[in-house]
Amino acid sequence: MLTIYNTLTRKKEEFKPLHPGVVNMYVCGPTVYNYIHIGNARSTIAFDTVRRYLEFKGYKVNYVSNFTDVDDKMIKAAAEQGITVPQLAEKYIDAFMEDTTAINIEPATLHPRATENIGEIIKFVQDLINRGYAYAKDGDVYYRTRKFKNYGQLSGQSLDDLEVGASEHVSTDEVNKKEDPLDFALWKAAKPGEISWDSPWGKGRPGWHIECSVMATKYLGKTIDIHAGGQDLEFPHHENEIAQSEAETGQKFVRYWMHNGFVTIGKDNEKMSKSLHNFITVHEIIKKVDPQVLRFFMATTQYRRPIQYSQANLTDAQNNLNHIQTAFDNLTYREQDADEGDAQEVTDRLNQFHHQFIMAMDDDINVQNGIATVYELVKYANVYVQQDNISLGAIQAIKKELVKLMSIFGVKLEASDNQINDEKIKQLIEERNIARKNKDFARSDEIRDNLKKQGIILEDTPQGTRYKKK
RNA sequence: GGUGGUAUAGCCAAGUGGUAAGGCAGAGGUCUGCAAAACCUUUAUCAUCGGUUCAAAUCCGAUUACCACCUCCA
Repeated sequence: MLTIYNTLTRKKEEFKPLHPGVVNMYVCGPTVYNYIHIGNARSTIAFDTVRRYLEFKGYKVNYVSNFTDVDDKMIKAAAEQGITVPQLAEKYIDAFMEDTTAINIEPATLHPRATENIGEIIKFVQDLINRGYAYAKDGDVYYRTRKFKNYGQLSGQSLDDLEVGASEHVSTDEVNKKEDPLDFALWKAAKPGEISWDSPWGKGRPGWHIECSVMATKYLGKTIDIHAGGQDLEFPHHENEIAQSEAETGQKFVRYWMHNGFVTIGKDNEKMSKSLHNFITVHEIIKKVDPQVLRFFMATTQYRRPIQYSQANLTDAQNNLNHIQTAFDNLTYREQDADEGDAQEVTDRLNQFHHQFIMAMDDDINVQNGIATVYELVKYANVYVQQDNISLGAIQAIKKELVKLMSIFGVKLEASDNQINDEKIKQLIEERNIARKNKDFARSDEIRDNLKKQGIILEDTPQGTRYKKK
């Protein structure tokens, strides 16, 4: 039984989608004014993992993730770069797709953009005005927060407590327009020269929160199963989405709210964020770090926990991944001399690992226990593979299971490319084997050292000398 | 000020009442001509104080430290 921690109730709950067998899931995507940083990647990886696990469990997942392609930051960045807002969006959406492909994120079922849904947004806002939940003022439209009686349910705050904090931050310009400091913008009037769309309230553009309400309900329905994003979106973004959506539809908006923990950096473990200027972009880091390692590193920490980004932790991940890959290669290497023997004992054991893995992951996607199961499987495989007589069916079954489990963490496990086509090198390996038979170890070690300098590592096994590329 | 989270070995980390999974790093060993890979062995008074209980890392209370949200942020 899969349980998911629901931010709304602050409890783990049994996960049951509204429609059996189908999960409708919306994940808040980035504002595309820059390359995504590792914190953005974490969110993407966390919920890609959730999605993969749901699919592993047999659900069909409709996975919608938006691009915010118009807002204040977009306008500012476009102006700075001397390009239009749509050009800026195009540039960083392309970069997003490139970077997320590198870390093996499954493409969303749908990647809608705010600017593709302006008509629906205007209609949605107009509906809210008609119902008394919103009001227009000088070309802006604001949501009347106090009208929505459950406001604060997600963040666990009362309106009055929120107001104390809000009053310190809201600009006086806005306060003057709003009936209440906690009211938020649904539609913003355009300043001269800014990108804008015609609306009943004049030229303008959508506020930030409204696009997600509109797109989630448009593409997934009035009530969706999972809505996810970073913890920093809990308030006000998701709180406002609930207010907008439920005021509009009169129905429960989201059944399970999921929020991922932050990536922290530095000795103080500070949140990595654009506003703190302590971020590392995925674009940069994957030039230095194997994207699979980055993926594995982030996918093996449970989504709600913070991740400390450090070289030491990345190195750990690298070592662990190498260990798994080596086990896979060890299995592959023995395929050539395996026989048709009985695989029943092995497949029984694999079933146990499989079950253990599911038990772990069913507990709110507990990837740490999930990966611990993989390590047990790896050890089992390494022991098995050192036996004299082994079954080809068993080896293939183990490999299949390893590939399957690792795919949930977004790691593509495949045979290392260790083909050596250089005849000279093949001759050297042969020469070394003859030298070893003649106990000419000086010569054999010399050959091994020289090949190592060329990136070819030789290992002697009971089945003969094997080689691999560094 | 309000709200939420976290504190377990050098590091990462599991564990929601019955005397501490797993991984990395380190040390020792098996195998090997030597290596490599693999395997085996080995490393903890669970932030502090008090309470409940036959029994607590686990429940309750207090304290401390750190992080985050309340303004754009995944």
